Amino acid sequence: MEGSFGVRKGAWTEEEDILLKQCIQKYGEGKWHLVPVSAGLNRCRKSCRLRWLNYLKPNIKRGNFAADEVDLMLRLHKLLGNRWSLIAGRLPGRTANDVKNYWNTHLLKKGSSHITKLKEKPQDMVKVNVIKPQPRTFSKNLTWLSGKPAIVGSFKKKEDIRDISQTPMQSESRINWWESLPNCGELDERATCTQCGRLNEVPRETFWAEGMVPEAKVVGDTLDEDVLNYWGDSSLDMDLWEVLKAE
DNA sequence: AATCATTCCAACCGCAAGACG
DNA sequence: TCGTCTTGCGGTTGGAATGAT
Repeated sequence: MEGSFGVRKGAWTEEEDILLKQCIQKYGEGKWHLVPVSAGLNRCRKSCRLRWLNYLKPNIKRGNFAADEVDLMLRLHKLLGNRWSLIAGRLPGRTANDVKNYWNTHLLKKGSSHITKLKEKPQDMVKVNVIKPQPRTFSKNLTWLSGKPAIVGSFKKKEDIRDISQTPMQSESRINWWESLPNCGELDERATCTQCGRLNEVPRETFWAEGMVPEAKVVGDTLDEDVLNYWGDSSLDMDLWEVLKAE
């Protein structure tokens, strides 16, 4: 199982997984070119990255896709095509590889009739409550309520402070989304990881999962350095909004 | 029980894009 | 501007597990 340069290939062993986990926990994600050496692994960096992203990373959801996940996948694929990473970004806990595999094995091969059938909403499915993503920026200022994050002055209905943990959502897919923040160590009130000091952006997909979309927190009346470019590819999100709104 | 077919998913490969000097 | 390096993505493959005969 060795490549042309003596780099190991194929299935990962438990020992390799442990070494990779320890390395990521110590140095964080990124800098994949340094990972094989740092971890003491005889693997190429791509293999390390893939193993982490698709298998070892915390919060990866295992098991079958729920009906609402499949439904959302279908609608997103209708909009985005085979842009698996974007689709996976809105399915919390699912990787692009998971989505791609599921699509190719369960949906694509079973033909359009199966897809049509899946598109019909089960009666017990909870409709996702999506708010139109008007603004394109999101403040890094988070306020913490009872150990849970809240967003200050950020929602369409003008609540000054909204406790996101109270957002109603599907019982099956309910997650404490703040627990899956990047570098999810203890977060201080500015959403900065107290372990590594890195600013934590709130992943946009958590809001889609919650059925909530944050509006901008504008500092003063202008967008200054205190405001993160949250929505990034805004045209994409507006397109997505149109699709979801049509449901 | 043995063999063959199918399913499923982890992993690999090649390419494109971005970062950087 | 160009070349190199690194990362991330989508397509594809390999093989273990499972099912059918």
